[in-house]
Amino acid sequence: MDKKINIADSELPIMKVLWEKDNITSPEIFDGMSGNISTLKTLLKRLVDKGAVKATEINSRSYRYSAVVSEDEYICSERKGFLQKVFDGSKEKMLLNFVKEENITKDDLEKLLEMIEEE
Amino acid sequence: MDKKINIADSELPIMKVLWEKDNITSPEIFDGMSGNISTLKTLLKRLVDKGAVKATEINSRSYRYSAVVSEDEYICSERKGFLQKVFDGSKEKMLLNFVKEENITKDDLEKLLEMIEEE
DNA sequence: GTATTAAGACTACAGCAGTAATCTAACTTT
DNA sequence: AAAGTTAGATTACTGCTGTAGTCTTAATAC
Repeated sequence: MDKKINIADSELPIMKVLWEKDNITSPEIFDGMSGNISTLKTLLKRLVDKGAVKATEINSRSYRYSAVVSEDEYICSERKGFLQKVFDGSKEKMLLNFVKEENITKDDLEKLLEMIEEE
Repeated sequence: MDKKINIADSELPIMKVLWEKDNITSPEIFDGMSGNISTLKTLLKRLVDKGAVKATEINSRSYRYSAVVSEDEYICSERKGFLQKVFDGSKEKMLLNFVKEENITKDDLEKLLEMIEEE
């Protein structure tokens, strides 16, 4: 039953890097990222420990890392959680709120309609 | 600068009750709620302590409680956080994902368009 | 071959969240 | 008045999160 893997907020930036580019070393992950290097190492280790990231040994001293949890899985899980928590699971409530509060225009929605048509 | 009040997930059910009906006593809040009563008391107290709920003394032994943080404020804050965290702040990404994954139909969107028109 | 670098492991620690038991004192019931 | 009830306060404890320092050891540089 694929026990739920939770990705903490602070771990997310690392996942985002791995969703962009897979099978890379830790220096490659951290390169360009902000934050304390030791902290980043801890977060990467935690992701590996909880199974969100796979570490493949290169040599006795280093690994290549890959995302196990995909971006889609993550987004799906977050979306469902958010929908349930904030809007009691009502898609309609949610959509209405977004459209109202995030200033989504008629045009935006029409563009969206077109995109739907195309499938 | 109105320091951010964070409402934890477990505290949310209590807020939801208070958003429905304000200025009520704790037994009125807890009545109908599930969960251990002692836990609920703790959560209510934490909400008061952090200023999300106001307690007005009735007598030396009890209070009436009211939401200080409104549902709109809460939803707004959660929505912004979610949008930023999961979709890097892109409304378009988010909308597209919702429409695709939550099976939102052409009809739903058209209904939404109508609602927007009416304002 | 010795010194340096650095990837990963280990340790640490405070704060928050979830959960809940116990204590205290005031109000209510008999 | 004594006993029971109970709102709220206090205490507790675990796990997760955010953050980061230190240790170990293999690879590398000189």
